[in-house]
Amino acid sequence: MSSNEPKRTGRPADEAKREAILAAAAASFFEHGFAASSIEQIAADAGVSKVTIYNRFGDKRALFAAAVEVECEQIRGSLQVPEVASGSLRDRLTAVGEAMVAFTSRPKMVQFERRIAAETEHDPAVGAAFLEAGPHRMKESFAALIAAMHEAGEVDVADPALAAEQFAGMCKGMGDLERRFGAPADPQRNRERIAGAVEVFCRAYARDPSCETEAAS
Amino acid sequence: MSSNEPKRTGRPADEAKREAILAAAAASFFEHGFAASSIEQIAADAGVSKVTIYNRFGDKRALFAAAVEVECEQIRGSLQVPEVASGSLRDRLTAVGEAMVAFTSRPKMVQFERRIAAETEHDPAVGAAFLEAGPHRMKESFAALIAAMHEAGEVDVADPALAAEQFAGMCKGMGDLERRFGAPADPQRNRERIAGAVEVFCRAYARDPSCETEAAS
DNA sequence: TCATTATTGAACGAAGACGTTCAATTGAAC
DNA sequence: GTTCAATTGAACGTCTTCGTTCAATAATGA
Repeated sequence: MSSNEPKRTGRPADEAKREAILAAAAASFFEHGFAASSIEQIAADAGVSKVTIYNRFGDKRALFAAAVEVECEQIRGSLQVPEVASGSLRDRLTAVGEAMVAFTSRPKMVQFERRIAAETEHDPAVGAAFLEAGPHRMKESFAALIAAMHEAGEVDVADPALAAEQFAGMCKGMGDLERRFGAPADPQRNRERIAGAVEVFCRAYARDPSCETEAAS
Repeated sequence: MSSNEPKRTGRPADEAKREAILAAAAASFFEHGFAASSIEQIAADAGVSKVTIYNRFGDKRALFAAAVEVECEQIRGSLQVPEVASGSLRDRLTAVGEAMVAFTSRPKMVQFERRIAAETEHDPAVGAAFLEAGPHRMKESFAALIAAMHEAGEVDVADPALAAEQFAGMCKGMGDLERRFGAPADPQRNRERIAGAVEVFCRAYARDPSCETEAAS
């Protein structure tokens, strides 16, 4: 195994430069798009020679793929359904809804999704990687949480995955779409959407009509 | 008013060419994106000289804007919440849900939305125009329909616009997002999503618990 | 010191794109 | 037939981009 013992001779590769390149590439690709980004500009922004980029990444598309991979890795790291074990069913659902909306509506995420969607046309693997890193993981986490609520007898849900989609869909409402197309966010409306989603979800699925069951600590 | 009487001398502009240009432009812009499309290629596809394009549209961005406008016009024309006046509440909601999902999930629409979202970053007016032509109109139509159901005493909805978003959000679920990122459509799951949305909506809002009220013809 | 690898700056070639110019041609209206 | 605008084909200028090449230099291990 030479993998854990590189033992390479000569000048070592500067890892800081690699990160600077990826940061500059992400900034340019996700702000201007793939075609409208130039390697030379990225090199300048990263304070690095163009040749270094070609030596390390080989290709413009490969650099793009690497930048996407870094971003997906960050998403995998920062994504999590809040572990609210206390409070009423309403409180816990509200916390989850707020976390989801906050997570997906950050400008960085909106921008990233726009570009990934656009590139998916040309390279479906990019879209698939993002789906797996983000939405699918989030959905599975939330579905598991709903399944646990079902096991605990708080709700009566036959299809947790579907219920997760329903709740998430109601929380996002059209806010998601509006942000994607540049309309300003409306925090007040977002709160109403989350409250409405909790209300509808409880009416449809809660075993206790008052929806005030406390979680088993 | 010389507007209704052009009375222009000389060779008249060939309207068929204008349409051919816009069709070729739309095909290229929405498939390859703005930056990756070339005027020369569009001219070739349209069977038209490059100079003709510049004479009639002036600019690459202006050509893009014109293509977007044509597409928005088509959307305005073809968008409508089905006027199902008969059948049970369940039947009518199901019809609306199916129509919405069918409308928004056509590959053409998915492709168009991807590009508009990407260009919104550079030109917010493009996104605003699309929002107004499509989603906002659809939401208003559907909200009006729900308000009418409320007036008729079939449902008890305090905020028809919010309820419209909730129903639409549940119908789309994650199918919307999955298509945007290239995952294949799953008709079976789509049907389940619509049926689930109807079920939850009825439990949360219907006055008649059986949800079988017939529409007033 | 020497070998080896990373990095740089500059330059190059080929390609493509935007937008313009111009003479020549086409087509409708009078 | 004449007139006038639309259209064309080709060429041009300028710019940008990708990706490569090459000699020079920096940083490490031996």
